[in-house]
Amino acid sequence: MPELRRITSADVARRAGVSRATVSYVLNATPGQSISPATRDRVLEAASGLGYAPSAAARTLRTGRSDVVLCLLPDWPIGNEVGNLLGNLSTALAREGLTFVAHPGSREDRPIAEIWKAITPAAVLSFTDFSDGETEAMQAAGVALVVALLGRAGRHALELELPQQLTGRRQAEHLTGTGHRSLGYAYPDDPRLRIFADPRLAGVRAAAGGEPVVRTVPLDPVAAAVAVDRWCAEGVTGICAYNDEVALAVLAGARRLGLTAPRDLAVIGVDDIPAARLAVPPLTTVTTDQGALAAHLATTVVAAISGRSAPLLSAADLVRVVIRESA
Amino acid sequence: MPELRRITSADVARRAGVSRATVSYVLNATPGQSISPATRDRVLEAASGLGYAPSAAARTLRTGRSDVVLCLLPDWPIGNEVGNLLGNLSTALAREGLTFVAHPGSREDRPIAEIWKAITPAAVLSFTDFSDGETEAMQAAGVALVVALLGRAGRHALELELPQQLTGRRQAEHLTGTGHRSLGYAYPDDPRLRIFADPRLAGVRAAAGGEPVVRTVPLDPVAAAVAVDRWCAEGVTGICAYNDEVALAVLAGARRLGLTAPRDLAVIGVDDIPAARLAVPPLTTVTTDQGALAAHLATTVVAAISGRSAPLLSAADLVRVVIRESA
DNA sequence: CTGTTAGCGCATTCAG
DNA sequence: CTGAATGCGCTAACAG
Repeated sequence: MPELRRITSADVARRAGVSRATVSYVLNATPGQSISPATRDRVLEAASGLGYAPSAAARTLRTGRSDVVLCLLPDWPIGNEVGNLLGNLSTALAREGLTFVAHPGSREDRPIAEIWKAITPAAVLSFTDFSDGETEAMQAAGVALVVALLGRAGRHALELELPQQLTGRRQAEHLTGTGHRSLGYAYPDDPRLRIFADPRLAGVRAAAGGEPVVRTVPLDPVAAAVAVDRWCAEGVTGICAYNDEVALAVLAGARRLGLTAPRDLAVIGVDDIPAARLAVPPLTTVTTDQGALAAHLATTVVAAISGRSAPLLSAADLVRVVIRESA
Repeated sequence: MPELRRITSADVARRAGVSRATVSYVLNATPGQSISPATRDRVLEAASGLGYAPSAAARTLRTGRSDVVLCLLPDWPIGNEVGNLLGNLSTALAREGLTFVAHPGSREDRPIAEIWKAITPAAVLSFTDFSDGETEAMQAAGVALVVALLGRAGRHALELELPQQLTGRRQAEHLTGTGHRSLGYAYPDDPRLRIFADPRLAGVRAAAGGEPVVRTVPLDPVAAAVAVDRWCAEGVTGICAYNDEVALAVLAGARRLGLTAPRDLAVIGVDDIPAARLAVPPLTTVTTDQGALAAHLATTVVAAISGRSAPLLSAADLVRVVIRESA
């Protein structure tokens, strides 16, 4: 078992027969420094030969900024879509030399400050809002950018708000486009989902002819059946569900009542989870191009870190309806 | 806009009228140092008054170790269950003063070294295996613990291998317990899921009377129907599915053939996703106690970081069958 | 041009 | 309870 010691830039310098400064200049390709190709190669070779890995801690300490982008996850269960978004975001940021990490778990477990203090990120993304104090503290500590994706609007551009609204619009448009005049909205049971549900519902409101009949639908066939029963009694013929799971619940509820979609009740979900196409009947739903969304988010982060202004999101093509049989 | 400067321990020391060393001793409650309560209070008060947050980078640089636990996520879509596990893990580690972060995205985007170099974690968890070189490099860089959760066995204790096998066992046991003699295994379409699927299948093999008939089942009703058709022709009456989604596909395939579960074909899934109870018929499935599993993983990490030996996982109660109607 | 010296950033910790 | 050294990389100022 070899004695494992950390390899530092001093080791590389020694091996290459140069100073540590030179090593730094070569490895960072510092502009405005002219180093002879021969020296350069020697340094490069020494570095890779030794397997040199600069200490992120030292670099962060010195520059006051790491290349890590931290995403604070909400404490509700993250589904496929969010997972997908995170993966795409990670890929997109990697292309910019940034390391993406996500912190799951509620803010109650660990005060949010503990987390960014431990990471010293270049940017922090959050689905929910920060308090003013939190934002200030982070910026004081050198965090370049703080972005809230959803929540009450403030000085932040709520980057995810628009796509969510658009999602609702598309649902309502599809239903009204297929002749449904009286819509219902199947709201999720879990209060933590409000920050997603509210903008979606707002989108439905904006696109629907009249005010949709909102009803909370638990992920349970029996409970869902009573919601469906009432909707039908009120003459509602089309349901926009918060997501595919809620849509599946609506479908299950309808089935219990002997109703079939889309004839007795049209249902449209959100997300296009795998179970959607396997449902009875296959679920019509709305999907978001997570890759494009992630690319935009990445651009926003990079722009802000380097002081440039971020481009606007062109949301139009981001969201589209997947037509199957339920609506 | 106030000029925001980072508050350092020197600021606290100045305000409290003591040296930086004293500040450090007080704030870290360093054992073997006797500091008078009066001084202690002055330091504490100064620190909170100024909103002092120790620089993680400096601390990491000095101690050579951060309090961050990094989890490398696989590049396949992470579902609810993994998300759940991560959340629980985060909570469990937070109780130990450790910060949990996850890095999504494939290793191709960013060489794995880039990632831990940017974080300097105390421990690294991964679902897949590391190469020997990677492990060595990490340990050389001061990473205390490297754990692979699944993959080819080596010097690591593959912590997740056992629960996965147990999952398969429970599926097979339930089916044989309800009179099924000839079992099929519905293998996932996505090759990236092998590391999960193989231990589960091994569990089924171990618990089933004979060798199950393995068939790949895509998440598509038509394709699933042909698989089901062949199973039935071979006299298979019970299907263990890789997970609930695959089980849903089997159910959809059976429905296309005019077969109904569980009479013509019993199906059991894994995960108990929300869609499972909403399926037609409601899906019998196997769940893992993610909280308990996360607690064990957290204990393992903490033990290893502090040099103690980790307890063995008592997996018996971890996995249980949720009986509904499909099997 | 090419490369070096020196000091900084911040918390920890040993010897006083 | 304090002074001073330490961990590692960056970079302005400077010498050959």
